[in-house]
Amino acid sequence: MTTAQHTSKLTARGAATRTRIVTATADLVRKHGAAGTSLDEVMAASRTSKSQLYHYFTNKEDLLRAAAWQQTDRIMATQRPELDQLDSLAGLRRWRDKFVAARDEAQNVGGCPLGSLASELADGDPQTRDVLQKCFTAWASPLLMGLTAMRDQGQLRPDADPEALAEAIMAALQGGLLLSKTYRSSRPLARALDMAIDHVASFATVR
Amino acid sequence: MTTAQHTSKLTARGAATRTRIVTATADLVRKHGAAGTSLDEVMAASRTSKSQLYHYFTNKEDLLRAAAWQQTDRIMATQRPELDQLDSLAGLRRWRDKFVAARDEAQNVGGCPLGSLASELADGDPQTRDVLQKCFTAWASPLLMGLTAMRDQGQLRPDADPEALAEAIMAALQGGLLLSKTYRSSRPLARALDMAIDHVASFATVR
DNA sequence: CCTAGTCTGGACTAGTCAGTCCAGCTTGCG
DNA sequence: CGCAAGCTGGACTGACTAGTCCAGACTAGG
Repeated sequence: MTTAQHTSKLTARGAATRTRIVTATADLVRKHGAAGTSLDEVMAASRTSKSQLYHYFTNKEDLLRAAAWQQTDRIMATQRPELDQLDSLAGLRRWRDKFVAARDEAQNVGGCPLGSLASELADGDPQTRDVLQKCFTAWASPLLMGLTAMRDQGQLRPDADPEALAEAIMAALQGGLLLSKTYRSSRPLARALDMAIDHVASFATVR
Repeated sequence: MTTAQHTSKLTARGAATRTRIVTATADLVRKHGAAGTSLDEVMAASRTSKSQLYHYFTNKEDLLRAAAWQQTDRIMATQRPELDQLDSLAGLRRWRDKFVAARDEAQNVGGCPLGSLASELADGDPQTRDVLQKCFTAWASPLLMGLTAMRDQGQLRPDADPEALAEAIMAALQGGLLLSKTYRSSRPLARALDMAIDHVASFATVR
């Protein structure tokens, strides 16, 4: 969650400033992308100066990595409590419904903040790619937990692979969000998630 | 395919230059993204000058739209002949296999050129979003044709919705590509496409 | 209260960016 | 052959970029 070189030695004031910077960055990146966000804008939005940015982060990439972490935290916070009840088909459907409703509320503007970031940065430096991997894995972990529980409880057949299912759901989610953003409609997302949940259901023991 | 203001009045030499510019742009954008591609780089790669860029395109966005079209053409050309034989589960699987193999050959570097472009530009001006929509629709159309044929031939149940299926497959594809790029592995793409094809298979009349 | 380390403001650099402009070249066509 | 229109080279502008640097303010701990 922290940026290597700042795990220690942080005053209360310093910590607050750092958070302010990261939050402002995450906001701006969500709206205009990583390349579309300048440090000057971050400074203005967080009421800080250049020296502060470079005091807490080694460079822009470093700041973007921190923003990716925060974005992941935010996403997961937004999806509580549904994210903790993914251990049944009904739970998965509730999660889906909330997600689709949220997209419609946002009028399908802007895709997945994490997905956009990944699309833009995953081909860049390995350190950033590593963070993005961990973010996706963290986000998918409640999904993985739920599916594993379903299998262990006998709701899913023993040959169901929770990891594969979770990864496929995540792919459907990301792709659905991208198309929804492009078509300015939640329909592609809804269809993708329905497909994914049907896929899970195809491993159900009771029909 | 052309850019509104240049549908006519194009010498052979002019047309060649224009193509050179678009091709260079598409190449660069595939590698470094839209924001990561400067007009100076386009000039160098296409051996042209600023005045030429602005002679054939009104601005960078306009050029990017043309590049999106070309990218779509390229994708579809690359996937022939598999793209014309998506009218059976076996055909879908052949398409899937070719796709996954191609990603592995590229060592899972770079995602879908069209997907990246959409992720970057879909929130921008409506004209560009419109082009991106048309590109996705064009790419999905062989899929839609194949699925429709399957239903009409009785391979799929009458309640199968080819449009919904095609859109869900496309979402799985895009999401799979994004995760594959992030994890530098074709596994997420393979799992996503397998799920999508299983989903089609769940509407099959014979099992 | 003192001082070392943390934190901050902001000027500055050197480079890059999209877009403009004009003068001169080439080519299709009458 | 001539001329109008298409085409090209490249200098130029003004805005914006990430990153550097230093002087000074704050603050925790002794």
